[in-house]
This record gives sequence, structure tokens and C-alpha cells, in this order.
Amino acid sequence: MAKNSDSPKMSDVARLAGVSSMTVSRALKPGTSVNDVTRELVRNAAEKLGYVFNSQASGLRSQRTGFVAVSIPSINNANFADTLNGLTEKLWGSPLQILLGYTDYDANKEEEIINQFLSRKPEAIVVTGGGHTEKCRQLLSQSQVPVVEMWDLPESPIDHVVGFSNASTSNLMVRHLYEQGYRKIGFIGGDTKRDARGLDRRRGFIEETKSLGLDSTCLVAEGIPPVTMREGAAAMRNLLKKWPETEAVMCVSDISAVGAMTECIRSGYRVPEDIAITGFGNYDLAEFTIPTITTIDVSAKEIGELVGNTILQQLEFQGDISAKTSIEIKPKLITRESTAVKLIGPAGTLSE
Amino acid sequence: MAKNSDSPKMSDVARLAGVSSMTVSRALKPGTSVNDVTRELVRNAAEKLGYVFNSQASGLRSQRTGFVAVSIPSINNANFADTLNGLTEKLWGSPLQILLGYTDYDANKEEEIINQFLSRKPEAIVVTGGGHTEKCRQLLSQSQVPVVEMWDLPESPIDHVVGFSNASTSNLMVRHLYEQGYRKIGFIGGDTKRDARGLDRRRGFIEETKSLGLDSTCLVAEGIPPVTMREGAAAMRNLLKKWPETEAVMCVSDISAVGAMTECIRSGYRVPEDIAITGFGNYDLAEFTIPTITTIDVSAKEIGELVGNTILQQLEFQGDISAKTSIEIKPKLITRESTAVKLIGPAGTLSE
DNA sequence: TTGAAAGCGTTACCAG
DNA sequence: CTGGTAACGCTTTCAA
Repeated sequence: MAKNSDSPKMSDVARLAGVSSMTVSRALKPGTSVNDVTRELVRNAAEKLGYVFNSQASGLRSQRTGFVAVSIPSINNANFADTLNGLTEKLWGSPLQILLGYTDYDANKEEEIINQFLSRKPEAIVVTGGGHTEKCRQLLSQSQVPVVEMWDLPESPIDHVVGFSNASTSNLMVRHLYEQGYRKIGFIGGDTKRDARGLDRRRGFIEETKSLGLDSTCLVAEGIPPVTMREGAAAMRNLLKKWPETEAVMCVSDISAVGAMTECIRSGYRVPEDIAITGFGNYDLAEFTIPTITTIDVSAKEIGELVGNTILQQLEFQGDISAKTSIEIKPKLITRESTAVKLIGPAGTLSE
Repeated sequence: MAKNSDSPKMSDVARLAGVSSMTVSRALKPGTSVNDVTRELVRNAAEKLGYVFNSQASGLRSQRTGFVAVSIPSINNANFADTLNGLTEKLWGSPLQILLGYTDYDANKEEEIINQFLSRKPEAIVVTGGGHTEKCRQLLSQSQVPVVEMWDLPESPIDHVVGFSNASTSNLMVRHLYEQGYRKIGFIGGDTKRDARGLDRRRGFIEETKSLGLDSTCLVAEGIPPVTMREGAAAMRNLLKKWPETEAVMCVSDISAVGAMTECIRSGYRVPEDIAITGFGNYDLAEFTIPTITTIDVSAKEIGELVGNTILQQLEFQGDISAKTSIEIKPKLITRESTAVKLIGPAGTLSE
């Protein structure tokens, strides 16, 4: 209950312990040479005073804030959450702490957030994707700290990269559908003004259907990213109205796929007998719908871990800033019930 | 490409603009009295040098870091994400920035995180729930900054509260099931050593079933929180093995409810004809399963907004620290298909 | 409206 | 192993 109007600082601890502030500073940090007795003395004094270390002052003087700034599009996304968990685990034990920001899939907001980040003097910056505003790119490249772009393979990376080609994942999926025998395939995604990665998946879809000689114009854009289940359902309604012959629909995410699939089933379609559906992201969810949903696993957590490794390396071997990391993740197709019918290719995968 | 080995500071900008650093400091902040011409001059100089403001130094001197520290149990949870979004929106436009940490539903980890937080000198601290380690409570009360406990109604709050009674939500749900005619009701939750809010829901379940004269011993604890879909499914398997007569199952979350329900359906049970299922949290998901899932809406986003208001008030009216906020949210029952059968009460709700 | 000086709390650096 | 001194980059405070 008692409130000390001024919080104690190192010099207060020093006075109580009968040593200098420098000794306090050292005693409170692990791995410094201080007499064991002295250290214990200092610890007790600090404890007694309720001393709280001030990172601001420390960071100012030592030029090390311990911040790793991370920008993701949305906090409400199991994939990015997994990536963050992977990153957090790697950083555990190091003095590095994550400073998180989210952009709502908006490049302008990203620029604002990067600006906020920079004034906090992070020791590394992690951004999602390779599409930034001109200003943002400039801020990042001039920032003097390692930058990691993740979840994508930018054509001209700013610095380090841990990602995969979003377009290629569509190729993977379209080919799977083709091999299963589907020919009339549609795509459901969000509004085409945002979400570079979603657009890449759409682009990949168009490319691959074209190259297989299929119609590539069955495209629905519904809602600003991230596409919700509700929007996935609405998109499916529109799609079936306009292209009632559709045999399979690729959705930009598992979330939209669930909405789309539920819409189909509630409208009396059988999945996959009447229409096949695929998602993206391998959310837990996609395994607990009925039927289960064919999807793409992008090793979201692994991305975070690799980003963490990259950062730890960069901050260990300071000076050697020229060594760029570029890690390409290989997304995996997860075949499930929602595409399990119309087998005409080689035997295998899930059959009914 | 050109890397300036030292980043410019205010004094550099000042020199280039031909003014003092104080003028630069003022010119770069809105709402300060600086000659328009001078301000423009300074802005140009800053732009030309690529000057980046240093919050560390600013915060050290002014004793205002602009951080609001927020601790949540898990980042991979749509409810907490909504709360964060609500909070973020409220804080938008203010100079306040969120510093996020997550505890994995572990009170010891919470203590660590609060420790990390404190050294960053946040201007307010938000924690989830009212259950903390002794040390943690002490740290928070002595912290000299406003503390908000959310998502719960602690018996002896540290400071401010925005939450609801988790036990009461169970009462609400049990009563609903009772009114629908269900009598043999079970509960699925996580391991009972963590997640105070999940335990409160379990406690509420036991209380209410007892007070209605029902059996209150059909309880399954599976997995460390948060309970996954997979664990929900496993729990349901165990439950049905041990209590095959069960008519309805209350799950600690929508996530576990989906797992449980899918398990039932795959095992040949009809929901709700053979068994009713309920969730908690009103995730989007619960409306896109077949059948849709009866759940509890806790106004997660609103909680965040109210927390934001509380913080903004506290930081505006500094000095008047004695005024405690205590806001009780009223969770709402959302009746859906998964409990729509066996109507014996008054007509209404969803009927088949 | 602008400037000079002092100081926020810590740690780098150098002595002992 | 310990201590004194200066400095990190900004803003408070006071004066012009």
C-alpha cells in the first residue's frame, strides 16, 4: 500500500549496499566479475528497496535496446501467431524482446508502424512480405539494423529473407486439383487492392490454370483481407450464381474455405462429390470440419524459428553485416477429404 | 546503399537548420510554439539528414515512455485478439503504444513478463485475469502505474477492473441446457492446474448443476490450456466412454467444442438430437460449423475498448490515482442449433 | 518564439 | 574485483 513517491535507482541501491553504482550495475547482470559476497549484498539491497531496472537509461547509454521489432498484417491469424511463437521461443534466453505491430494488410499503416518502430531503436526489424511503400523501403534500408522480410520471396530483398513463393503454392494446389480430375476451377480471395501474398496466390492460380489450358477467369474477390468465413460464404454464393458449373474452388485461406464449404453444404451441395474445396494455411480447423479440407502447410512456426536464428546470428557476428540470409521454405500440400473424389490420375491419396 | 556510420541526432539537425536543439525538439512535436518558417526549416533539415527520433532518450528525460504493457495468456486466440484490437483502436491517435507479452496460461511466466515490462517503465499495465503469483501481485501494486485486470472480476482487485464473472457464464449456459430439457450434462475443459478463467467456468458448472439437482461429476480435463480441437475431440471420446448416457456437453471454449462436436458426428452421433454441445467465446467459427454452436459472447472487443478508456482517463487526470474503475461486462448467451432439440420449456429459440 | 544549461539513470572507459 | 567520471540524446527549466 505504501507508495514511495520516487522509485529507487542504482545509486540508491549502491548507497544502501555500501558500494558504487558501477558495482550495482555489474552485480545485477549475469556474467560479470563481481565478488559473490558483494553481489549478494547488492541483490539484497535492491530487493529491500524494491529496485526496478530502467531499460530506457540502459539502452540509451549502451545503444542496445533489446527490442526486435516485428510487423505482421493481423494479430488474429493462427499462422502469424505460430510464426511469432517460433520466433519468441528462439529469442527466449537471449536479452531480446519482441516489439509487435500489425498493419491490417495496409502498406500505409505498415509505413507508420515502421516509423514508430525506428524511434524505439530496435536491434532488428522483421516485416511480413516484400511489398512496402517507397518511403518504407527507404526507411528500412537506411535503418542500420538487420531487416528480415518473411512469408514471401521478394524480388529485390532489402536484407534477409525467410519465406516462400505464394504463387507457387497455387501451382501446387491447381495441379493437385487437375490430377484429381477437376477441370472447372474457381478462386476465392479478398479485395485485390491489399494483401500482396493473397494476390500472389491469385496470380499463381491464374498462371497455372492457363498453362493447363483451363479457364482462368472464375475469380471472386470479396471483402478486405483477411477474408472472413462470412465473406468466404458470400463469395461462394456469388461464384455459384455466376459459374454454376464449377467443380472445384480454391480459397485464399482455410478461414475463407470453411465459410465457402459451409455455404455449399447448407445449399445442398455435397463436398467433394459435387464440388471440391481447398484452403491455405493448414489451420487446426481444416482438420476438424466435415469433410476435412485439403490445404497448404507453410511451416509457419518454422519460419519464426528461422527468422529468430537469422537475427541471433546477425547480432552475434556484428560487423559482418554483408552476409545476407535467404531461406526458401517449401510449402507442402496436405491432401484431405474435400478434394478426394473424381480420382482419375495415379492411384493414391485419400480415396472415398 | 550509402551507410552513415552514425545516425544523426537533434544537434545535427540543429546545426544544419541553424537553430538550437531545443528548437528542433519543439519543431518536431505538434502543438508547440515555433515559428512556421523555422518549423519548416527544421523539418527539411531532418528530412535531408534522415533523422530518426530517439524515444529512449526522450523517455528517459521526460519520464514518459508511451508504453502500455499488455499481458495476455495466448496470442493464438481470437477473443484476446479482439480485445487487443479494441484497445489498439482506442489508443490510436494517442502517443501510447502497446508492449505485448503472453504467458501461455502460466502464472510464473506472467511474473517473468511483468518483470520485463516494469524495466521498460510502461505508463500503464494491463493483465488478463486476477490470479497472479504473490510476487507478481506485489510487483504490480508497487509499480506506481495504473494496473488494469481484465477478463475477470478478481475478489481483491489490484487497481482497475474490466471483466466479467467466468463462473456466471457457466450458470447461464447450464440453465439454458436445463430449460431445453437436458438433464445429464458434462463438462470438457483443460488440465486443472492452469487457466484460472477456465477453472472458474468449470467451478460455475459444478455449482449450477448441483443447485439444479443434477449430477455434477461428469467432468473431463484434457490437455494444458488452451484446449485444442484435437484435445476437445479426445476429451469427448473419454467422456462418452465413461458416461455414455450424457445428453449435453459444455465445453470450455468454442475451439474445444468444435473438436468435441466433430468427434461426435464422426462417431455417428447426431448433434443435437443425440447429444447437445456448447462452447464459449462466440468465435466466427461457431457460426460456420454444421450444426452451428450455442455459445457465450463476452464482448471481447468491447473489453479492450473499455480498458483503453480507463487508461486514457488515468493518464489524463494524473494525480487523482485514487479513482478506481470497475466495469462489469455482461456476457450474452448465443443460442444456436447445437442445443436446439428437446424443447420442453417455453416455446422459442431455434427449433428444428 | 528561441536558447543555454542541467539532468534523466544507466554503462563505457579507464584507473587502481 | 571495484570505483570515478563522462556520456548516451533528449527535454525540463529558466532566461532572454
